Amino acid sequence: MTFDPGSLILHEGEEADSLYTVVSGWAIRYKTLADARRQILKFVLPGDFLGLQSSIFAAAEHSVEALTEVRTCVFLRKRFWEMQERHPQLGYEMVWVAASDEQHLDAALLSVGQRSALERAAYLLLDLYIRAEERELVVNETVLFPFNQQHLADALGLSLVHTNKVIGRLRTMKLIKWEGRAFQLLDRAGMEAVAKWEARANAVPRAFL
Amino acid sequence: MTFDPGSLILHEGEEADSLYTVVSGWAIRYKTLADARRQILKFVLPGDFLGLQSSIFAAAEHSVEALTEVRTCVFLRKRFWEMQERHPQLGYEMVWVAASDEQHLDAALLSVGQRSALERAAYLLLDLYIRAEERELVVNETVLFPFNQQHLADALGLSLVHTNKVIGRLRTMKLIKWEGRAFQLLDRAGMEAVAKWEARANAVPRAFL
DNA sequence: CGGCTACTTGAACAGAGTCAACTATGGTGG
DNA sequence: CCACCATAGTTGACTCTGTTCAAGTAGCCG
Repeated sequence: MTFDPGSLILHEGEEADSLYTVVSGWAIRYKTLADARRQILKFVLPGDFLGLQSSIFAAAEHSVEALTEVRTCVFLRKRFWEMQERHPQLGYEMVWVAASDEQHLDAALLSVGQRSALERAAYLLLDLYIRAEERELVVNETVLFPFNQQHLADALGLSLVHTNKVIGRLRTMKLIKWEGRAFQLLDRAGMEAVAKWEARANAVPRAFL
Repeated sequence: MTFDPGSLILHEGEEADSLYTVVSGWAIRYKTLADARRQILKFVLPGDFLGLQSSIFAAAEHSVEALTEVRTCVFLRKRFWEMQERHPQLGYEMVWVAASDEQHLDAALLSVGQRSALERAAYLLLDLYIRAEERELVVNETVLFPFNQQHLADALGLSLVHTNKVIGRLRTMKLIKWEGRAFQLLDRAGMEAVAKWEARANAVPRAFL
């Protein structure tokens, strides 16, 4: 199943009876408050799994919006649990997905709660770069980021203006280059230092990509 | 297995080959940065499950510390996956646990990223009160909170001083009463309004308590 | 009676938010 | 072909929320 840029794959509060694995494209998973403040919970990349929550609670409590064209592989909820019974191995895979998702969220919460604006921005950009790299989306040391600074701001919990200034600082520090949609990591060690990066143990297994 | 107050149930970076369900007592799940900044990810209550991540990745990337005496039910990692194969139903339970954990984290990230200090504090206290209520820890409309303001501050991503002032405001607004360890919710509707609370769909099934 | 730890409060400061203006770019229609 | 508009990014000035520093209070335990 394919989604156009800007379309919703999951909608906060609505029932969904499908699960998805993303085959290609970028999306954002986010929650909003009544007054429209938005928190982006995760940038979704190929290999990521969507809808575990709605597989169990019927209604999702977050939305997912496609940033680019997103190709997915769809499982119907009912069929999914049938499969589960036939292949107990699948249960393990599901828990794997859920656990690594949770680790990513843990890290994000640590970031937003404890890191300064500069650290936080560096951390997120580094994380995005590395995840893109794992999925072979980096060409000529360059990734095409399909989002704008407003998206970044909503993921960082910062205002648009401040996000812009912080990115400016990372640029003048010669850590990154970012023109139009093309992003380059100029100094990985420098970024890790600014981001207070801590080594990450668990890459996505090839099977998921 | 029982843990004393202050002892570690899981330790960041160390291997763990057990999973736990909490039977009684309070704990905190947290992550730290190298310079000792700490983010509390969750206040752990009876019925909560610990160690899903370490069940898969061997080393946990967060720590869990007992706040009170904590009684747990322990599963060995190997035995756990054997059980899983015999009872495919268990896979579903595990995914349930993981998904509701993730929902809680999503909400926390939204809070820390988007809510103001006052909103955030109200939200967290309300959440703790409700979760305590579900576990029948509320007696005479009062819960005994086994943590101090520093813990709250580390969960909110605020400084201790500011946390104190914000709690002071909730008190003068007559929304809460909090003396010593005894916490009382005086005006639930008022708290929900301040917290920008949004109805929560999914309580913990009795089976887990 | 000290000496803890937890909590409070005030004052000064800084990091991040808000407001506002300006630039660059690309698309559209006359 | 160009005037017009919308969107995205940039920058400066001012404000305010939340931090830091500092001092003081209250209760508890040996």
